[in-house]
Amino acid sequence: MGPVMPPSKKPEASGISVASASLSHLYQASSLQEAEELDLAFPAPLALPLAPLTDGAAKPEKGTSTPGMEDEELTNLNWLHESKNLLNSFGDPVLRSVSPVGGEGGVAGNRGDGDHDNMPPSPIAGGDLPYDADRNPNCKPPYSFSCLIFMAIEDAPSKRLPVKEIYTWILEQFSYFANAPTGWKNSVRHNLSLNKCFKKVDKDRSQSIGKGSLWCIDPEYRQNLIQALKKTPYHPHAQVFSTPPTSPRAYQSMSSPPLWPGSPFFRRNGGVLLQVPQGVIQNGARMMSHGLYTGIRPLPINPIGIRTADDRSVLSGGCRKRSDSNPPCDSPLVSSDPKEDHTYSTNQSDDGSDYTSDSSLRPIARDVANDSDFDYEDDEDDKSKIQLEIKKEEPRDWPIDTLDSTPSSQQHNKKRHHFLKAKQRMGMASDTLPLKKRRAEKPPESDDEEMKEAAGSLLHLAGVRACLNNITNRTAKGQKEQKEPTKN
DNA sequence: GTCTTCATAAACACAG
DNA sequence: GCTGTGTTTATGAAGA
Repeated sequence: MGPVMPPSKKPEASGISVASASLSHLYQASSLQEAEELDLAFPAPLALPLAPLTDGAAKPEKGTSTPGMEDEELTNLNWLHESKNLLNSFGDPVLRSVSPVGGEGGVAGNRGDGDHDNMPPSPIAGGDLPYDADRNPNCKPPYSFSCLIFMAIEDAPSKRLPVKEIYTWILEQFSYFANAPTGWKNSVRHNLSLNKCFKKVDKDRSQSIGKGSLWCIDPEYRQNLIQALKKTPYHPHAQVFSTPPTSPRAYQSMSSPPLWPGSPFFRRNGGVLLQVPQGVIQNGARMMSHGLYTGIRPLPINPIGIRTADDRSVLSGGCRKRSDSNPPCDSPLVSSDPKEDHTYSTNQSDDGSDYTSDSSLRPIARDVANDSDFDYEDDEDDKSKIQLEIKKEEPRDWPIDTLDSTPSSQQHNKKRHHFLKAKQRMGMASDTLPLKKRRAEKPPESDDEEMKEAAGSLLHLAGVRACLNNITNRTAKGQKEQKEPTKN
């Protein structure tokens, strides 16, 4: 991928060096041998205490955990950077053939509004050229903004960065943005604001950074985001998404289409994804989530197909209820202002998309999602009730002037009406608050479940290196087959 | 054709 | 007042 610059090339100016330092560490730990060792060491991180923050960042409050540099995170980041390196070798015909980029953009989900006129053309457009930032520095990186932001924040030792440093990190890693119009910064801010995966650090408790706040990954979405990300770029073994092989070696025998973030397979994989959530990635499937991404939170694996769009919207929009008695999990001093709740992005965990379901971003559909600030994920009964109500009831008091006249909009309005009613009965908060202020909260999953998820993630990670090898093998094989069409 | 996901633009408010 | 940051809305493209 882009100028994934070697550590030695990284500027050491200002805050940038901090992030770069950890990045270089990751680069240095990418040998196959180390990967092998990681395989053996995977279980360990589960029991490791969190590392202390390093750069003077505010310490976590008692009872909260910090997104420190745990081994698991290192492993995850390792994966991230491997992915980036892998992007540089996008000449792989196999990989290219499945690029979601298709004929345009080079970025997963890089569908624009036609205003791309002001953006440097991506050599990937048309799918003729691989993404190779070295040769084509103006290549648009095949990562969504949610992914970029996530990587930037994860790359920071303190796991929190001001917007400005997020810009810097992105610029450092992807020279494409150096020549791109400043609109991308707007997109970054847009993602930060709308993606559930990202949270502002409470200003009072953070160091003074001048304008703006520090941004971090919402711990509640983080696991899912990571999970989604590690399945993201070019992961060659899509089926592992739902059920990681019990043995890392198992990956080697698997063959499935490579996975891009945003690739059809990726999206189908009910999964996990970033902005998935923007949720986990903007009201994120929940990449980011439990959304990039309600992102990316690993939801019980349900066949996506049986879940309706509205269900997904609800799932993505809803999510969490937080109270004093039920504090946010190990959130690092993130702003907990109940007013801060938006659903843009985080559905991923649910449907595999990362920008949260926010279709909710759309005027009507979004309302539907936002209206459901309760947690369907953890309450199938409630979900069923609501669904039944949707079928039973007819809209009664919905102001006509708020209804769109299109059939689809009427459908949405109907559902919105029912959701509102249901929510009132359930004592839900009003949807009159701004999106981000309505961010719902959800009780943390049980330790058992989290451990299971972690274990699954680690197993999955264990196969990453093997997968990379497999890609290479498949590429060679594919090239060979091209020359020698199968006899069958 | 509809829905979803995502990028992008723009407007606005607010803080430094 | 300027600039950067954060929020929100709108729109469009592409894929499912």
